[in-house]
Amino acid sequence: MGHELDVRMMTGTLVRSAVRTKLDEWGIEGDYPVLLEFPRQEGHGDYSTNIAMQLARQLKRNPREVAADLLSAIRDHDTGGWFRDLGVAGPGFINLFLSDSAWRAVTAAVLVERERFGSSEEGRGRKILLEFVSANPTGPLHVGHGRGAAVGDALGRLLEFAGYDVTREYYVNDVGNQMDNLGRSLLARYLQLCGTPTELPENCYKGEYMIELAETFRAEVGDRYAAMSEDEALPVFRREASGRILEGIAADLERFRVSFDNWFSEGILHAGGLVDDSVRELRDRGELYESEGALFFRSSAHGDEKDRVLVRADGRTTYFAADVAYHRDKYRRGFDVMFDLWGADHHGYAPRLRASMEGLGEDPSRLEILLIQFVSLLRDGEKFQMSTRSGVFTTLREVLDEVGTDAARFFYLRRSHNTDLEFDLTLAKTHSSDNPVYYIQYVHARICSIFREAVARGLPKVEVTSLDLLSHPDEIAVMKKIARFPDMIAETVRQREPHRITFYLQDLAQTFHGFYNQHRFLGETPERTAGRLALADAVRIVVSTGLSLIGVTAPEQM
RNA sequence: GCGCCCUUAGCUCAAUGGAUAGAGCAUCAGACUUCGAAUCUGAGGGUUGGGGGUUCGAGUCCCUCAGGGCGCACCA
Repeated sequence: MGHELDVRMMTGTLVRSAVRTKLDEWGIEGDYPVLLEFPRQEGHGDYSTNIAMQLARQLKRNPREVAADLLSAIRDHDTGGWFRDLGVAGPGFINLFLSDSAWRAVTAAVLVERERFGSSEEGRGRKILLEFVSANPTGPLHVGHGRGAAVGDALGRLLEFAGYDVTREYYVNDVGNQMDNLGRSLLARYLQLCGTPTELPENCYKGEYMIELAETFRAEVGDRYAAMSEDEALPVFRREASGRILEGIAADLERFRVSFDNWFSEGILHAGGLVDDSVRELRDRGELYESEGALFFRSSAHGDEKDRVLVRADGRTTYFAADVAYHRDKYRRGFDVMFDLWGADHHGYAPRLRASMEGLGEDPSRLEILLIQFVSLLRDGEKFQMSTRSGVFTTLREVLDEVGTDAARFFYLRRSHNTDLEFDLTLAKTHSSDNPVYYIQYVHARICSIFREAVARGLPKVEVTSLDLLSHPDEIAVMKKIARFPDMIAETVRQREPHRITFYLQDLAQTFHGFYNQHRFLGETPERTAGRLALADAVRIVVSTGLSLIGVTAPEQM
């Protein structure tokens, strides 16, 4: 995938071979990883490496001397003029300055690879199951679920970009007490609408959406269930409630540009005997014992703080038992890595699930649990909380109505999923420079606008070779930002932190807007105009690719 | 009480164990006869919550204290 033009890899390869030569010369066996850093300060090079300081200890030599030796070896290896300058600095850093032609080569790679620039075969087609959202079908998605959806979907896009084979799955908890409560809640609302005085049941879902659901349902079927006994009516109401709510969830997700390959039903897990199977398997493996009439799993033997009930004293299996069966099934389906994205309030649940996989003889490290921390909403500088219990919460749909899908997705990804997120609704719906999503999209629209004008002026199409004419420091600065894209992607995948893309894009956008205000693309000499148009095209491609990875559109005009 | 996450500029947040801790917002001062001003340029703003430790080097790793959030079911 064009890695011959990955600037960091090129640089690393050169430095590594030079270091290897010196190590052989010094009679040092073994591998020393040469890590390339991005110095914060420009004066410290485009890249730098601390390898001399790492080796100094073993060599019992002054790190600066070691660095000087390595530096001359690098210079000898660089027959192609990749480096503009090399230097030893500070306690023994080797600072590497790349020549302009190196940066032009990366930019040319963008124009050749187009939307594949930055992608890789790192995943080698390994199969990944990405389970996210998985909100219970008892109510509409709220802002917290939106974060899980945004992070999960972006992660999926990223992993695919990095060469993994990703399956997206939504686990539907469509059985259990909550379904009874839900069915009873709908039935109560329905009866109220039919004029039958009915009290809301205990643990009822009190949200406004239940009333709307009851109205819709009654409009379709009339009052005919009003006369039925609860036992007769309940299965219908249970099914109708969860089914319709799930449809609403799916509709919200589609609008949010999030799609799933599988909707995995917990009910089918039970019906198919998979829950019983996994309980049996754990029993056969000697992982279970009986106490007080219930069947316990020895999860404390696998790192959990205490043992967990799988089968209750009354014979019913627990939610945990179903989850064990579900994850056992994930392993059986042949995935190399399984991701679970959970709300942070479930963090205490992770040890027991890992324990159960270990108890089944599976490798728990293949299960990666990403915890999505809480979202709080900010409007006009004031924080307001939501509460699921009371039924008063802000739904994802309301947020989408207010700020739109692009801004919502972007704002969800402005923070590491590992920390709390403050979602500023006022800022998200601001259509101005204050809003970073428009700031970035504006880069794309602006470049498209330049090309519309270029076409109007009858200018020739962009040629990769035009880049050879660029050498202005500001032009090179833009190229350097572009060149960071593949590194950023690799790091983002490695850390499973899609929010890094938003930071990168803001940085790139800032560099471009600055350049735009300082220089002209059109109306320069034909050669310079051609070169700058090529550069603009490369920026446009990278911005478009970056936005697509977080599921945000790249508009041609705004 | 135990466990997980967090604490960096007035606010929201960056910083793969590296060199002088950076952006945006807000504040102040400037830039459109030109390819889109949804833009740009500049200024001020910090004991990285406190204290120890590891390291050639700590915002980053370890310990500890303080503060905030979230969990500790035969619920899902």
